[in-house]
Amino acid sequence: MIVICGPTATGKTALGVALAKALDGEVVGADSMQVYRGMDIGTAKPTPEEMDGVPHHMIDVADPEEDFSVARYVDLALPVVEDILRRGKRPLVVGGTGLYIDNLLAGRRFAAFSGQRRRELEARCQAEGLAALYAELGRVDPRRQSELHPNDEKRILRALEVYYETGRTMSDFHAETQTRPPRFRAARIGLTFSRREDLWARIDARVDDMMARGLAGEVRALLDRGVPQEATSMQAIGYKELAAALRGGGDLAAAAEEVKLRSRQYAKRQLSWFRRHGDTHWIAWEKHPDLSLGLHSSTAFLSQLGI
RNA sequence: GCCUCUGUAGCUCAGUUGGUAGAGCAGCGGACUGAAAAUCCGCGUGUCGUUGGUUCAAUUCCGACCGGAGGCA
Repeated sequence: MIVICGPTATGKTALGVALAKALDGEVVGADSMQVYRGMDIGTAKPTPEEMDGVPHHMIDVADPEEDFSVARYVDLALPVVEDILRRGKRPLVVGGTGLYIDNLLAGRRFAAFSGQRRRELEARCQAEGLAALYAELGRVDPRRQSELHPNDEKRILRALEVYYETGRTMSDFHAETQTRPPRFRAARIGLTFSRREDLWARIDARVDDMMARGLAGEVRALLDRGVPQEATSMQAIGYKELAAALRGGGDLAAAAEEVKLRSRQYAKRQLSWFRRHGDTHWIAWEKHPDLSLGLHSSTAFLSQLGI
């Protein structure tokens, strides 16, 4: 398998298509927002022209009012990858959501749960305060508690949820999955820019382009069909800012500037995630302008990566 | 031309009754096992406009100059 990762706006889509053609492969998206139908412009979802005949999977697999998650991603993507391999093709995992990529490669499955418990814990957090639940986690799963900061509400609630839902601690599950070898082996390619300012310029230009292509209209359509503000899909950068502006009669140009800012911060977090994988072959954008255009992928390039 | 206010971090500003300074935002770094485009944690990055003077010591007090804002002519 091949993984193409990297921060937003670095040309992962184009490289994915180019490599898929060179290697008789199929693209498996690893993007937490491109899974939603009707969210095309703001997620920079590949168009049919950009796909250029290469099959793409894990895109448009959920509605924006649904809750999607890593668990569902792996459930759906695992059989897809296995099927591609069975047909003798090469899977290329392309996307910017590190959590999805890592869990797919690990082949990690998640126990089913109701969601009811989570709502109870959230209510208790409101009533009793986070500190009380943090202390409770210390009694139930001290190892996990020691890994979490007292302010990390999401993960504290999640750890408690796992325990009450399954009767086993999260540390237990972690210990188990850590000893298991990864489900797939993959060559990792990371796209980036040498200079941060170049990445920013690229992001800014892309946001301007999204606005010009009607992102506001796309967001309006989601609001009109009643996608709730709290939906996971509406947490997407570009959507939450424009939705707020549209609802409040705010300034769209100012909202677009906010989108640029949030995208830069997001790119930084992505880099922080991907950098920890020491085996990633990083490609600086400015050194491979041909790849950015998706024109070709030379055999020299591939052999350089040991593919 | 004169008068007043003003100049401190990338931005908006606070502050030091004289002992070389700190907030928010931005930025940088890290974490991440069912929201992950989410969430959480850590880190001030500075000729205190310039230049003289007073002083053991000036970003702080005084003068001049430069930039900005307003007012009077």
